[in-house]
Amino acid sequence: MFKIKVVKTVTGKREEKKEVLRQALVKAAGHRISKLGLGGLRARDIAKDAGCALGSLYTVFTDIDELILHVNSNTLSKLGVVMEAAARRVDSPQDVLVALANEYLKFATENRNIWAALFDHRIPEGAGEPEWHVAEHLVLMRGITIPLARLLPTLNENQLAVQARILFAAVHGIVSIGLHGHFVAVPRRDLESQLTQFIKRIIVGYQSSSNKVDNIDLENE
Amino acid sequence: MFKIKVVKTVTGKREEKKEVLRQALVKAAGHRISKLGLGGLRARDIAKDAGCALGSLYTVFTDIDELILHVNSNTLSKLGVVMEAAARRVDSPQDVLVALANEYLKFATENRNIWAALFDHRIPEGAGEPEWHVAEHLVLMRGITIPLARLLPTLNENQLAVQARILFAAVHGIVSIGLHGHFVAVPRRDLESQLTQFIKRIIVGYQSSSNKVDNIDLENE
DNA sequence: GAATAAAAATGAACAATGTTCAAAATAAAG
DNA sequence: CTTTATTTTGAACATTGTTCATTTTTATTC
Repeated sequence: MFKIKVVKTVTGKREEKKEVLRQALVKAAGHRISKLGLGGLRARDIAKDAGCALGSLYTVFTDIDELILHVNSNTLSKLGVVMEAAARRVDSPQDVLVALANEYLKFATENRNIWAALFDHRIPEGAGEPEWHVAEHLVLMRGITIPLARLLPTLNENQLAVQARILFAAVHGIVSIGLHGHFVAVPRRDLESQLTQFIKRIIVGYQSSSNKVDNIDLENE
Repeated sequence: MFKIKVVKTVTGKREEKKEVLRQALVKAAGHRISKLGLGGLRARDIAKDAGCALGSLYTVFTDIDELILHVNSNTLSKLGVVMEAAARRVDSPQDVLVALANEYLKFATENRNIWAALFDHRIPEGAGEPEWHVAEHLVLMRGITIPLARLLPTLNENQLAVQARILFAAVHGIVSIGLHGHFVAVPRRDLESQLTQFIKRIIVGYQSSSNKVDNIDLENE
């Protein structure tokens, strides 16, 4: 049993403080978004909430967008946890898909603004979001792929990945438009049962022999 | 004494000019959004493109959001036209639904920014969008309801309306996430066939006797 | 047609907000 | 404790939506 001496600086006060500040800023931004939505976010407010000067924000993040990115990263992490927990509560692949969809609806309903920020946030101009953050969105796929593989045993990995994205996108669309008021919304109390019914229909479609998955080559995407 | 102004303005030059300016502003804003997206819209640019002073914009619209609203109104109108045309090109309700979905994908692909503005635009604070504009979104439903009624003959009008919204939302989600880069996207050339397959599966689900539409009371929404 | 009144167009000024930077404060090293 | 390096600070800057006093245009009256 040896101790590795990682101690170069005895205190390491600088990095420690910076990390504390980073967390405080992400937390403050998260609270603001939760309360007021992405549109209600102000650099000055975040700094005040986090107890630092306006300029300090820019010593930790290059701009507000990067800060929002980290808030979204946290949200995806939380979402991943509840989705995986939901998947574990049932057994059959059918039930898992239904449970995942309803858990997604539940999370979106109970965390409206912070969830909406995941999809409302737009990177300003040229370069898109960093690779690591794009990859984080895959937590939304992971839970879906496993039950899907059991329902569609003839698909290879790439084909499964595509089907998972399509199914997630459909569910996301229903939840998104269901909660947003673009249309006369589906009554909130019906949304859950409609979503369940929708998933069941898709599953029936998967199992229909007259409607097998096309054998399109998806290898080289 | 009071004079009643029984004026019949012979020329009506004022309203005419105002209408011309209104059109010019909407057109200019539309072009900017098409090229640069909602985020690239600047009041000063719009005014310059429309050939008026910055302040004139605010004599026609109360703010930029109202102008965007009118751009979106135009977009919905165009979308409605192509969707109805697409529906008329085929016969069976199955084919109509497939055609509508693919037409929607096509429109979104070919008019990315102006289409995205329909859903990206957020009204700033309290009061939501005006009633007349919310109602315009129903053009997206109209084409769907007719074939759906033939596939689901037991549903009443309200239930059909709900199913149409659910189906549209699912398609919209697939198109939206398919075109956006949140995830490693489904390859664009596969999106159309995936969408077609998806619609066919849903239709199979509709027709499955083991999965009838729940008899939830949807009357009082 | 000229004079007058009403309305609209104008663009400078204002306010809000993201970002930068020279100066002050703080931490690390000697 | 002194010196040096780094960080924090908040005033200043740049951009952008919106307003408003002034100017210009349009309509009405004689």
